Amino acid sequence: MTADNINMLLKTFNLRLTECRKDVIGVFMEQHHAVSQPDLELLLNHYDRVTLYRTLTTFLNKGIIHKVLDDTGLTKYALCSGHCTEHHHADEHVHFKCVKCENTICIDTVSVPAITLPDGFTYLDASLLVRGICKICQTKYNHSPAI
Amino acid sequence: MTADNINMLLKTFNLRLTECRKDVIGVFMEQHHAVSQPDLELLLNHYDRVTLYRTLTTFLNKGIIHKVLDDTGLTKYALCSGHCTEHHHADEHVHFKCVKCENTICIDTVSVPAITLPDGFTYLDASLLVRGICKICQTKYNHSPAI
DNA sequence: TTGTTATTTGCAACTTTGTTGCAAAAGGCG
DNA sequence: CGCCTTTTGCAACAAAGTTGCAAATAACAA
Repeated sequence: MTADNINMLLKTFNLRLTECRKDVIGVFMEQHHAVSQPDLELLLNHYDRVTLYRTLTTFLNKGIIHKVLDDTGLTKYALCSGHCTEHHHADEHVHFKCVKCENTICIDTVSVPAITLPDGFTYLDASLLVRGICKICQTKYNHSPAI
Repeated sequence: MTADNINMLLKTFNLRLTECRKDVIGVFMEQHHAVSQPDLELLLNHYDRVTLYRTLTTFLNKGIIHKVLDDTGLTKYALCSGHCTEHHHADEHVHFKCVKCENTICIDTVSVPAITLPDGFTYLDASLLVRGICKICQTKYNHSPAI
């Protein structure tokens, strides 16, 4: 059952089981694309904006979610795959933004290639955003060729 | 002379030679890191905020500048290297954000590696942000080891 | 040089995104 | 249940970005 998973997850990270946190985790689990604070605000409109921001910040610090850079500059978040710790995000996977549906998803199967920086630069981490057309939109487009 | 270069550039893109545009291009040429609208506002404080936003939008549409994704979510911009057209940005180089000085620079010598997406996904373009410590900060840090 | 016209700028007002302080509410635990 | 700490909601604010419109100005031609 999903509710149990959510409670487990919060317990693991030493977080109190509040309605808001459970609902936010729920949204991340249901949604298969990255979610922004404004997205959350629409989906969970009975919570205060500030509470949602703080919930996101808490989850981010604990390593439950990670930031997903978007070409709009809007900060989005997605669940970490499990290898992240409180201090370091270990999953450097590719993020994909569909230019049709505008959803951004994590592509866990494709990792960020190693980058060789010029001399004098130290590498810490990387974030790769690929833009294109996602599987779902591709299919839709192919099935209705006429405009 | 730089002023001539700027005028040339604007002429090339069929843009009117206004003070604001010339100044904004000037900032991009002097500054060696990506610039945000708030940055411009500080440097060119005699222009209206709105004018600066519109100038950036114009340059972006023409392909004179390109967006630089930043981990803060703040939209930054940098001059295109010359291969960009009005409809497609051809320079897919790496962007580097220094966690010390917080500047983001274009690393033209390192290009974004080819990414193989899962079946059903179409690739359009990519944006790679590497975080770390830049050459300048690295040097500073090494020369003053004691805290 | 001056007049005409389309473009650009500045102003005002507004929307959205994100932050901070504080008192009330709620979770965890004996 | 009752205590204590954490979390929430509210209010107020700060910063980022947008839109409409009238005044200013660049381009160009007479």
